Amino acid sequence: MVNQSDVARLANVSFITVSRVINNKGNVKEVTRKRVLDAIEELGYHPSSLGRALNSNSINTIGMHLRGNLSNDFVHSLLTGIEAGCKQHNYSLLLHFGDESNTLQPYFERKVDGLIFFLTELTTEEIRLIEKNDIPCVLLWDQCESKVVSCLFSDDVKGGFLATEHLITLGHTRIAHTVGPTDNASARRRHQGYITAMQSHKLTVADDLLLPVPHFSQEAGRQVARELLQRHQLPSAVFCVSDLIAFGLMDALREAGIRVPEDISIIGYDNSHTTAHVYCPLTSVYNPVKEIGHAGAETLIQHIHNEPPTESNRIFDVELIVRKSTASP
Amino acid sequence: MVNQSDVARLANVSFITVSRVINNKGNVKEVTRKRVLDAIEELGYHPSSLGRALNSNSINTIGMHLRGNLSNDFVHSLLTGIEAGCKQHNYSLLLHFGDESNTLQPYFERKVDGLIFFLTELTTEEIRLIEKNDIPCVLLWDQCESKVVSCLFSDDVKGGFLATEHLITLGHTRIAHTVGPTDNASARRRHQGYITAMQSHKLTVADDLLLPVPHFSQEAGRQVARELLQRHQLPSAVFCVSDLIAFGLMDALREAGIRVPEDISIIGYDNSHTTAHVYCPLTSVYNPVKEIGHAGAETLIQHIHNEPPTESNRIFDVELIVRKSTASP
DNA sequence: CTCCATAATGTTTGCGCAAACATTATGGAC
DNA sequence: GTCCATAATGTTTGCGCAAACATTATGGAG
Repeated sequence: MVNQSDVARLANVSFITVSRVINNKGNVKEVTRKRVLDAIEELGYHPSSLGRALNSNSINTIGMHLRGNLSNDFVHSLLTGIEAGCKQHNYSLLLHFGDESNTLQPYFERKVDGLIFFLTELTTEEIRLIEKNDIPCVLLWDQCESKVVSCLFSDDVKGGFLATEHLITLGHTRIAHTVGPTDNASARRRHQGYITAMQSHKLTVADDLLLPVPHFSQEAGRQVARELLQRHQLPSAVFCVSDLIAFGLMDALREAGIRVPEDISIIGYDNSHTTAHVYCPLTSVYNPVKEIGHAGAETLIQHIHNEPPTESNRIFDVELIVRKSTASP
Repeated sequence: MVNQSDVARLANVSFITVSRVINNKGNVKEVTRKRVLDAIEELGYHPSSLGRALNSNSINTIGMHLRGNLSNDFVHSLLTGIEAGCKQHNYSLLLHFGDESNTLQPYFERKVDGLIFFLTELTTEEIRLIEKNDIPCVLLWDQCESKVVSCLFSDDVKGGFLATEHLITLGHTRIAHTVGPTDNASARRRHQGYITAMQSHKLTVADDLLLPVPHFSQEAGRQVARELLQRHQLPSAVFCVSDLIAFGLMDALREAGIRVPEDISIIGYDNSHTTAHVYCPLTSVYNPVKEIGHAGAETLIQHIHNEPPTESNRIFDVELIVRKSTASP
């Protein structure tokens, strides 16, 4: 492995001069600088962030943990945003997958500067470790009581409210809601928004309007459709907790000869990339996923640089995007 | 930051004894070991892989570069496989995104032990750097002339052949093919399989049977449908270069009142998770994506351990999965 | 009770880098 | 030419760890 000393030898200087050239610190004569740069080029030298990290106690790397399924627009947008934030500040991402808990070990060993989690609750054990090791941490799309963890999420309550109110304004009264995965905080907040909207318009939420879904997937949406099709009366509208579920539902209903939006209105959530490119363009709630990813990375890096952010919870605004899948009953 | 010496002080031993306990090397009296372990627990000590790496010249980390869109089953399966291989050998993944070239710098700086690329061609500059730095590297789903890079991919030629022959056997003669992104090696190989099958059955491949697609997406499939619907005669079958394209095509054709498989047969590629869960379950070619991811990680780690794999190119078998979207014309 | 093999523990060293401090050039004022 | 401020470069040190080597216990054979 080529190190500073090898470069120094070739350039006929001391290794600290090489260090100065690389970090642009201190004074180096132009001709010396050039000699050093040439030597670096010739040897293909790359400064080792390991040695540097040993000094500075920072390796410019953020640990990220992924759980669950990645194969949807949501995760793609989120990762894109996070990566953009990291790149801006020259940070790298150290990635692990897996649903087991107690997975913080590799991050601590590699001395990452911070941790970023999303779509997951932190176990109390994890929180304990994070606090004990005093490592900056942000959590996206969930909440957590610990003061050391910053939480960023969008205003799902408002989103659920807007979606439901939109349907009410169109004249719907029998509005169903796919009640999302129970372990998902966003889903719970959307549900709350739905309830609030219904109640504020004096609409009763009968039990048969609440359709449980186990996860955010097309299959779950199709399952809901099968369930609905067995009834003698359909709701006139369904507020789906995610676009994927709406797609599955819409698809399965169409097979059964039920038209959207003529027979039933459907509204999704996330405004994912494909909403506009399907049979019936889906009314949805815009969820600033990429922005939250970006802001999450930036917040974390602020933490790392000891600039504690002003607020520990940051809520991002959402917006209703009306397309073709909703109409008056 | 807590280090070995802190633990040693608390346990009233020398720090090398701590090292021995951690690495299970050499002899340590049971009572001493316990004292050390207690001290580790009490201080929340995590051995730093940085210091270790400085010695051993290995940080147990693999660099991975992602380009393009992640939001499909393919990438999910691949990542799952790669992560599984890494976890087995206690390696971590250092991740970067982005389509720019010349992005190897952060990997070299962080002294990753190896590199893994997929769905991308390596530029000659990248190959030069990889060879110069003598860093183990595997490439998934593409090929590269460099001897230092191992390539793993599935037998796309066979896949294209099987798909096309299946349609021919059903009695189709006017079989179209969506000619995949031109910069994608798999797509080129599938195209070749298609051509071979057509020719070996003495079927001519008219120009209007080749439908270019810019990328693997549902929109691209819908675009193909729009193009086809303007013609006075449809092909009797389409071999799509990916499931996503098949989904988009099928969806758009259905809107236009064209039935699958009665009016037109459609076959996809990848056998992605959703193939079985759509309106018309899609005949597809099983692509051992997860397996290749896993094998890729394992091959790379073999390289790293200086056990050069026997072959530099490894080709994985594929399989035709017949469902409902194909039938006799 | 001595001896000594081996178990148990300790000391020194160097990995690549940069901070802190130390030294040597350079060139302008007089 | 002399002086000296400052530019330019060099030396020492320590970050956390483990290999290599060094030392000190321990306990069983005789």
